Amino acid sequence: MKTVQANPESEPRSPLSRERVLGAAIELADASGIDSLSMRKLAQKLGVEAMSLYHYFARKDELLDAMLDVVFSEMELPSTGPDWRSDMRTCAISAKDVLLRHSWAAQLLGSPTNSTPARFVWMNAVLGRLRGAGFSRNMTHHAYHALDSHIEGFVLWVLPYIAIERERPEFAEQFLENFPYAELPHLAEHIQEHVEDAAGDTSEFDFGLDLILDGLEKLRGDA
Amino acid sequence: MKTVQANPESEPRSPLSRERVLGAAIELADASGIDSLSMRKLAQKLGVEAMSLYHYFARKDELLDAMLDVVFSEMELPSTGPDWRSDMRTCAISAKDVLLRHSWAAQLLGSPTNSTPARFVWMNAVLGRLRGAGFSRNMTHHAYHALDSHIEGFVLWVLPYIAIERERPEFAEQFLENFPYAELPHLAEHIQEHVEDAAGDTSEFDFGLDLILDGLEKLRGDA
DNA sequence: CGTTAAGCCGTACAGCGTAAGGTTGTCAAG
DNA sequence: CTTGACAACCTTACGCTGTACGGCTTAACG
Repeated sequence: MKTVQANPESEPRSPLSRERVLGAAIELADASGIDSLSMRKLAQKLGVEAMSLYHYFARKDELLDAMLDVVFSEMELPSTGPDWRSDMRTCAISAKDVLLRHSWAAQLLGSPTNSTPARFVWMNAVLGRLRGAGFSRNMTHHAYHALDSHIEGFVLWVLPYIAIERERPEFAEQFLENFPYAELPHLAEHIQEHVEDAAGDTSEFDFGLDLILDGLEKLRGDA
Repeated sequence: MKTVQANPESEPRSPLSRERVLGAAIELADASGIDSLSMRKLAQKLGVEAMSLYHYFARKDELLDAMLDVVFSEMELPSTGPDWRSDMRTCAISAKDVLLRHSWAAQLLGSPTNSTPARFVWMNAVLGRLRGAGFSRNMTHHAYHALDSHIEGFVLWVLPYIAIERERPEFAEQFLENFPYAELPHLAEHIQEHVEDAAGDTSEFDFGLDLILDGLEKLRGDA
């Protein structure tokens, strides 16, 4: 029995760890979507059996929670420059970009989760920046939700379109061919605007964001 | 063999239909969440075997699409009164309420879907109301997305809290007991605001909605 | 009466999360 | 040097999922 080398012929297979499992899970989800992330596939990617993963995460939910936490930790915290508006704008755009980068994250947002410390840190920083800008306790509360809803809502809206474009690129033209322009003229116009947009354009996000920020600034001035 | 009565002793078991399947699926999802909606359970609820459902829906996705379509068909279309702002406000609140009533719908929004005619009708009506209010083509486009993002984002945010409250009512107090108030003071303040809210309060939704509508009205006046 | 089709079901298969217990390799204490 | 504990990993198995495929029962119609 050779004892020194455990697996002389196979690739080294560095030992597992919470971090390695987590990283592989995120890679897999980024590449193939959250529905393709099964414990068995994840284990295979790591050169290991499915049940081995349960040494690091008691349940799959726990893994998903941890994945979501990584996502939130990637979001920029608002800086504390002279202009609260521009600080929040940068922060919100960063959050949106992170959620688009990890397109599975928004789906996880909809199901109850227990532990996402990085999200708490992010929320705390955002709330603190608003308070620091002079918003009252109550106004900060509402401002936060207006911004948060806009971010999550935009991402949730745009994701299906990104997914379809990626998975079935031929779908768009088929859709446009069969579209009942006469019955839904305003929707047709709306879709036309999107067709004219460059891919990856997020002017819709920026517009709504500025609308909210302008409104908040006005309320701040009135108080 | 008795032939006249197929099932003399069991309950009548009226024949299946697309509508009956769809209705039962929505009932089941409303009551137990979308994760509990399996073809087998649904069939059982209808007094039938799982494979029988495939006579009416080729794949489960198709059933889910149809369910989502029902949800959208329940949303009020904007009326065309003298005040576009109040028309849109009522419409947005209705959409939010429908999505909260069918709490599984928001999760379906995040995955690519093919056919939701009722959604198209709703979108067309909203866009038409905005155009009718005097918004330009481009402004209508952006206004729509600002409103839509707010609706979907709010619902996506609030759903996990509703779910946790329903499934594990004891969670809230445990959470508050262990909360690191010192490390996250602003978040603590924010949570406190929520605790003071009455259950089912949606002032956060209304605030953001009015912020957006006010901003849009101002832009409309400027043009 | 024979044919056809609609509606429904039984069986089967691959894949899922994960409970329970078994097998190693490593290392410290006796 | 032995022994026992422990961490890391694996094997097996169970009940669940969506659904492909083919068969059955019944009603309608020529």
